[in-house]
Amino acid sequence: MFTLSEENYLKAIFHLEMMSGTGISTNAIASKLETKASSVTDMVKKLAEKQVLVYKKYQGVSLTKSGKTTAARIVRKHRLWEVFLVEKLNFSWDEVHDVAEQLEHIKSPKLTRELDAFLGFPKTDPHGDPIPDHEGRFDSVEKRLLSSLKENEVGVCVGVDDSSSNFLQYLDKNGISLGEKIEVLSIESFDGSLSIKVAGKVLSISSKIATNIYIQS
Amino acid sequence: MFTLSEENYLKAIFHLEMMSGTGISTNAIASKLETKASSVTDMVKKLAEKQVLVYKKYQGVSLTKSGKTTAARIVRKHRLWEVFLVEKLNFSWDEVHDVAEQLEHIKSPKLTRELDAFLGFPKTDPHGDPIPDHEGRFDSVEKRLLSSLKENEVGVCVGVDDSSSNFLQYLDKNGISLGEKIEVLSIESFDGSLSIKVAGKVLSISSKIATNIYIQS
DNA sequence: AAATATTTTTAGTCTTGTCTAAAAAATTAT
DNA sequence: ATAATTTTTTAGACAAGACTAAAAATATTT
Repeated sequence: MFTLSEENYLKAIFHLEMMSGTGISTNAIASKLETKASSVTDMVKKLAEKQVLVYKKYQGVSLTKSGKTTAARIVRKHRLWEVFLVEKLNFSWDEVHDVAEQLEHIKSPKLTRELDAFLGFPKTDPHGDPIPDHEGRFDSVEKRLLSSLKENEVGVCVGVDDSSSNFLQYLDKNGISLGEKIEVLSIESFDGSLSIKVAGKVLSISSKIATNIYIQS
Repeated sequence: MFTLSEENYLKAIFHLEMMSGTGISTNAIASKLETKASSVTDMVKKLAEKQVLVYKKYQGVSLTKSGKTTAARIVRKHRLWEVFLVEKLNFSWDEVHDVAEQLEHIKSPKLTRELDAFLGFPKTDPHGDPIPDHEGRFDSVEKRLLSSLKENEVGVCVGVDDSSSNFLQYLDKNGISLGEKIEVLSIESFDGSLSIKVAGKVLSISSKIATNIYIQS
């Protein structure tokens, strides 16, 4: 069994490994968790003893099989709760994160199992991210950044990179949501900003926005 | 804002005050929380500084208005989650307690509000206990013990005193559930055991059982 | 390859919440 | 009313998790 703190470390390392492969540095973990590198060193030693990760001094850490499963199960719970909040309790996709962050630590296999069934075994959360199964497996949705489209290409919004409230509210305001068709009308070569058509309306978005939206063709 | 531990102390004291009035002893709290009296003294000092209770050395403690509201809100969440687990996730009434014990600490006013609405604003939990409103008010269901009935009197099961898994499973096995009509056929003066009729079947129960079932006439 | 800069670890401290053992107060019994 | 008992509090210690400051290792420059 893991403490709240241990679970948060596992989840952070899991996410970092998803993005940048194996061998995660102390500093990367510290900045993700908004803590200090020295605290990370302490915790990482503890987790190494529990066999959920491998740690060699000055070499960063890597999750073991068991560590990956444990972390994926936390992510699974987080995303299931997000679906619940949006579909059943009228939360919008920018409001779910903080609450799911708490709910993901509830320990009850039956609860997770039944919640999954109650929601109809969803495959993705409200931001388009895949929900791992009990064994920690999940389809890595093949997705590209909106910014990788060329002029006149079309895609469907399948996810976002940044889940901050600000960003999601911006998307809502402009009619961009999961499943929405996005057409690139033109690309401004000067600053990389795009003119896109979404939900029938034409819209100009910065390149920064475009690198935070995932689409599928 | 209160820590997990502080919330558990508040809830314990709240429950003790419900049963035995004001001025709760250190020892009573310690035994309810399965901790030591010295730990209670420490925590109680902390909570007194936070103005949620009044503490005078050697005199026991009493919740303030604000302490009562805080505690009732935790109880509110606990009982709403119990309803959710039983009504939506196929938990039986003997399985809900441990999970609700975790869920009651989730901090999100919107979550509590929406959950309440989602469940149709229930007034009692699966054990028949009243669900406080946001302000901490609740109808104290006037209930009597089954053991207070005389021969040939009839009542409806509205709650239980003991919520342990063992006891609830015993009730399930014998067809006793909330809303069930119970008729006292005879009382054995020797040991106080009762012969009752419930769900069409005749059943003999000990006096201990009868003092753990609440009925309304 | 030495010097500098960065990253990581160690050592020691702090807070929260708990515990044990001993002291102090309150209660009960004689 | 004094003695014995029980309850409660104090004092000091400990574990978890975090922090600061300094030391050690690694990386980067020149």
